[in-house]
Amino acid sequence: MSTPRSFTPDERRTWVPLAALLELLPRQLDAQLIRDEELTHFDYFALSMLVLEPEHRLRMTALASMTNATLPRLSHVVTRLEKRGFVRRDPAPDDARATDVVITQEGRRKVIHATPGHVANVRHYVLDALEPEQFEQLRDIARSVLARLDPEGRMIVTRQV
Amino acid sequence: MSTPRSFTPDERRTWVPLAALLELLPRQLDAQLIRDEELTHFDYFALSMLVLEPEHRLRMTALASMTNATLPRLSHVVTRLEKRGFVRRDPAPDDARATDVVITQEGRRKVIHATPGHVANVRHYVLDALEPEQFEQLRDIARSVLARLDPEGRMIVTRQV
DNA sequence: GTCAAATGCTTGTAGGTGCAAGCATTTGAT
DNA sequence: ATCAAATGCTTGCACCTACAAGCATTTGAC
Repeated sequence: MSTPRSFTPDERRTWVPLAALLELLPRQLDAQLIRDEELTHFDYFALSMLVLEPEHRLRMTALASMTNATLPRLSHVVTRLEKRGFVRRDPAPDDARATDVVITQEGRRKVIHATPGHVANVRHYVLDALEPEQFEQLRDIARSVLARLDPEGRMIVTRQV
Repeated sequence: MSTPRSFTPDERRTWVPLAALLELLPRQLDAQLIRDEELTHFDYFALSMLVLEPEHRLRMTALASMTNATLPRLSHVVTRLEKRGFVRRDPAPDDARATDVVITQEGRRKVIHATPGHVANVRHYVLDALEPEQFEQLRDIARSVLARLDPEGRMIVTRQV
């Protein structure tokens, strides 16, 4: 019994709904935040990581890890957020190659303003749809898949959460 | 006890890994297919829907539903696939407004050629990471969320799978 | 101390997606 | 029969992301 070269019906029943989710959920997340706050979900997530830092700052590489982004992508995003006054770049004190991203007062205000709507959106479309036991199930499933997508655990979430 | 305006720690433990998955998994799906076949995952999925049709054809609207795409997006994708000879547009016989997309012989060959690598990729990063009981858990979770994202069930997968 | 390799980041470019606007056809109410 | 509304699709543009290439600094082997 070798593994078939195409999906089995059982695999398909699991994979197709997940693939649908991968299309629809990011779209909904972006749509709400862009409509209400002119932020992409990635923008919001990056800003919220910065807010959670005690010093309100993170090295580019660290922020890229926490947001699961490539460095070029983060660099472009930071450039745009910088132009809007939500963050600024600051040379890292201990390494002349490195750059810290610092969230500004205005950036913090923006996150605080955007949070309730975004959280309500995630609850409405995801969390409230789940039974209590499904929270843990989803967590375990996501973590298992992430462990494969990021075997070295470079993306912080794999380790931390 | 009102619901907090920010995520609770428990919510965060579920949501953050899922959000990470939404970033990393589509990237991996596209990367493999683009590298090996010069197809996006969306291209592949659309072509594979067409292959599964008895007549190898679908109305634009129907294909958009099955692929969870907006119509403009599908239209752009079909234009590109058409230029590469994988599909062609055919006026719908029964409605002069409508267009059928037909997969060509070459398109079918392309899907057949691309399938083993793509399926292996999905197995490696997703399906093989799951325990048997997690298949059903993931299916149920995905379907619950999809039911919210698409309440009218316009996206075929919500109904059919 | 020297220099090749590794690290940290930026920039340019090509390509895909969302939204708004637009056109043609069909439907349905009258 | 008429015509406004709905339907089916396309196009243009603005925006975002991936990848490759490049520059500066640091590390580590010698």
